[in-house]
Amino acid sequence: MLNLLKITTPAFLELLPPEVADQLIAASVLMKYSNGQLIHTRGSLKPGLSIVHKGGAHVGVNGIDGTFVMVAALGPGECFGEFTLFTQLPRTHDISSIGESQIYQLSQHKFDVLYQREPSISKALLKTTLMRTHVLLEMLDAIRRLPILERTAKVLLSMSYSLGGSNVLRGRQDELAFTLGVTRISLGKALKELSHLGLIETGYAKITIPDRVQLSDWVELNCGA
Amino acid sequence: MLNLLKITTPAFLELLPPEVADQLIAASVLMKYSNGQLIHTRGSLKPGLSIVHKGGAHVGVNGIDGTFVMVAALGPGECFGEFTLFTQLPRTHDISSIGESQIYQLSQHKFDVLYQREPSISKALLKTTLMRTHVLLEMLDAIRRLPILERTAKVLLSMSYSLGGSNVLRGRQDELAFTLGVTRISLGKALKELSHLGLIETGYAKITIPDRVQLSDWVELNCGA
DNA sequence: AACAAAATGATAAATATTTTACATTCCAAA
DNA sequence: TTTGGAATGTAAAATATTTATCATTTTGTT
Repeated sequence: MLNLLKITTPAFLELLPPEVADQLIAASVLMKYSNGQLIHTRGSLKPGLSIVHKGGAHVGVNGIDGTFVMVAALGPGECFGEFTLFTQLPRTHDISSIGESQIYQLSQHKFDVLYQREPSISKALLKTTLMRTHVLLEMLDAIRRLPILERTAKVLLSMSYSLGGSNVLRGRQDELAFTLGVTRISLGKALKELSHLGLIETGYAKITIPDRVQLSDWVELNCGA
Repeated sequence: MLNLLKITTPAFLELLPPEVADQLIAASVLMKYSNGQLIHTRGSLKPGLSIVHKGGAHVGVNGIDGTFVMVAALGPGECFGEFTLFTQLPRTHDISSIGESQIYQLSQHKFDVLYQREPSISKALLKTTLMRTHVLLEMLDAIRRLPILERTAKVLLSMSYSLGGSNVLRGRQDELAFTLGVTRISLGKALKELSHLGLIETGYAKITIPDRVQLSDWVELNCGA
């Protein structure tokens, strides 16, 4: 999936010792949602932590005009709503279900009790949050400093790291274009140039990275620092 | 200061109960740095938390070509280095002193001991980190979705919130331009238009917001969601 | 195998932004 | 109070990007 916050950030649940993860799950309610169903609404004041069990969750903002701007897509093990637990502020995003999803919902109170008892929870939360901050800073830096071609290469490289063994990124070009802050047309040109350079191969809703080392070298050489 | 991460984010130290803050300070070493002196280097593997006591700290990346790209400027009470405490990864930024600064340096070990004992530390850290993430997401969204004029207004409004009583933002236009991801020229045009609209007044290295409510209304109307 | 929907490719005109260059204004130090 | 550096203002040419269309390719479904 061509998705910003998924790059290199490990899932919250995986960072917890298994017995602590079990406790969190035991304290929460497993809710089921149909495709596209709204899970949380921007502005809502009810705090609580949510953890994806099955399926996924779209994080974004529904514009007044009916448009939906995606910020991230979260998969199994990933969490959202942490912001409401620590800031007493209203929710900043709309969250809706991707496919038939199952989400663990944990109330502020039950979370607090476990949080107090198990320091591994705060550690895991801090780790995911700090990784997210890091990815966001990198992205912001890329958008501000790098021309589209370099920006594209750098983000593709980052995304490739979260791929494990495979070297195929799946997702539409317009998704990636939005992540990079450009139009599909401009992204298309950049992708074409990168494939002329032999760094990637484009396909139907996928991008293949034949040689990650080669791409990495190019990024290092052309994107500075 | 026209600085991204300072917007609306409360300082770490201020979020701690005074007695916990005192313990953190007691466990750390107060180091002094001269103007521009390097405090930490990108790539360094030595973990530790730093808290600004006096002066400030530039966070950024020194390019191969000698350029320095600023990410944030931190002031008293604000912290950096958290990333190294939880990820076991090398430092991602160069940090140098603003003016004659004094920085509390806390080793990973001493931090861990206190962290285990005082849950308020993780709470404060999570709160600052989550607020930073939120600000970064807002900024990213603004850069991707909003034209320069709207983007400028929105960021000025955000910055105005961290101002307390005053309504004057101090800082150079080229700093703000970088934060917004545009050139000084483009920013100048946007500022001119905003002042024609009566929403701001520009001065020498400062921007005044005569009526924050008016600016807020305009942003709400023109920046969606 | 045919077809429709989805995704990409490609083009030119319109627009936005940067680059370059220089003028002007402001501030602080001598 | 002068003066030089720092910051802003302005304008035009060069470039980059978007918008608007339409053609082509791919995929999955009849």
